[in-house]
Amino acid sequence: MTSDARPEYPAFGVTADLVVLAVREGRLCVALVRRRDEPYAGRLALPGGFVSRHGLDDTLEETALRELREETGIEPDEVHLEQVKTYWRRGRDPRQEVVTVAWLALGPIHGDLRAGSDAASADWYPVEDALAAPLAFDHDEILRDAVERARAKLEYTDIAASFVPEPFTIADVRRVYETVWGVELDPGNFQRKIAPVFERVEGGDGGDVRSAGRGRPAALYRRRRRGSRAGADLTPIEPPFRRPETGG
Amino acid sequence: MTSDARPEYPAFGVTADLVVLAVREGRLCVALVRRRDEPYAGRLALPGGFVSRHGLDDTLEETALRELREETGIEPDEVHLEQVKTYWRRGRDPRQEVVTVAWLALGPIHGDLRAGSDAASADWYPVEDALAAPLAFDHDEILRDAVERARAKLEYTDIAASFVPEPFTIADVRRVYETVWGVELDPGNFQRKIAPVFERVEGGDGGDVRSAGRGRPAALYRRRRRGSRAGADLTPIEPPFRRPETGG
DNA sequence: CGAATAGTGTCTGTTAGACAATATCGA
DNA sequence: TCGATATTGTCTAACAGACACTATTCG
Repeated sequence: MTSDARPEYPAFGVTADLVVLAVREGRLCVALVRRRDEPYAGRLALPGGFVSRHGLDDTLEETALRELREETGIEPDEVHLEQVKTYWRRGRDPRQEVVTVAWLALGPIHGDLRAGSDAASADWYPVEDALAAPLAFDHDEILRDAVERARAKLEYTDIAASFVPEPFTIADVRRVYETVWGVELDPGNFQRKIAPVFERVEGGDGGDVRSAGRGRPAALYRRRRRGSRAGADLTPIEPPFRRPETGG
Repeated sequence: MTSDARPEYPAFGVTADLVVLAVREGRLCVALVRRRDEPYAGRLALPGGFVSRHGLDDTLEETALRELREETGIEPDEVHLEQVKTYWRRGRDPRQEVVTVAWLALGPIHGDLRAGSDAASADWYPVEDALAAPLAFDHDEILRDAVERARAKLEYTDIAASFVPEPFTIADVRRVYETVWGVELDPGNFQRKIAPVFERVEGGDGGDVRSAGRGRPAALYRRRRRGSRAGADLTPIEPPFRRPETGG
């Protein structure tokens, strides 16, 4: 129950921090900024910021979208955004108690990043490297949780298509799975399993096939349109496409 | 990035609200309190409260556990607790901006509830009825999300066993599935699928079988012990036990 | 014994995965 | 033509679900 706010209840800052993932050059990469200010000045950190600066945000999701734009220069159209988890422990931020709502953002993102005002730079880093580096605050834990969420959701939603621009080929989607899961998948079996999740693109401007330069041109697909409600934009994979066991 | 806390960042209250579920008399029930104070005085609401009253809480999870004890009288031993989602929209609480971290709590809970200081009463309500009633704040949305989380997790974890005391029979677990999913399941197929997830109880005080009064006595099981880390206390069901399609 | 519940066996249709075979392109 | 990639076909083992059957208790 959300009861009375008396003085004995401490005031918190609330931030939205973003785990923005993209597949670049065959690697799963995360957008990180280099902190300009203390604490953790000079450290890599997830992009993010406080809710409602200047009273702009009416929901947590709006904060996340705004920070995505401001901190990385990414325009949030066509970006899949979902809340992952909320983090706080006493003293997590040495200046003030700050609760962080973490978000996972996936998109067909190609260009370089543009740093926001409170960051020295913003860039893509392979997730593997980012997890080995010391990140600011508890951002390594947040990154791990968000990547695991993304890996899990590949199993039962069409979220992999968020990584590639439409229209796409089944091989495009397969490369996303292989990159995010770190495995190799059989092209034939993958085709049979995943193609029905998507919608064939018929004719149109660029035709309905795309040649990769070599080999037989591939048919083009797009995601099925779902209800317009936020969060209802993923098509389920039924039955789920289970992750192969991996030794590591 | 969690950047500087300047005056333009508003102060939030942070609460942990609990969706405490139990199976009682063959129905899925949720613990609700009747609010004593405005806003929403007299309305049913989820139990919960502000983080860190008197500086007791060092983590969000501790707040959730403390509120579980204070607001419902439930002792948190043997209760499964997991974070679901965080809720805020401007004006959600008319007095002050309040961010609510919602938690799902499941346990083998039998007794009646004991209301905390800021509630007129605390009681169990069938989830179905609770969703039809007007709840305080956005607690109906939180309840829906948490129940869906619980239903989903029955598919791929042994979380159903959280609802029953150890040792339990496979039929006990089956009744949890049937109640939470609102379906009937084939006892034979269920046995084959679920029994290997658990550990047989050998001999001991009460023997290794339990008679239900009629019929052949059932073998007793307990959950497999997993790593001691929080959140690692669920055994996966592999491959998952998929929810049957339901017309509604 | 009969009713009730626990647990196993059996059959069938579906699916995943290995892998072969075919299709269609560029060079 | 060859090499590469896309797509379909085939086979097999595993699995889910329907349902029959056996096991064990109480009354």
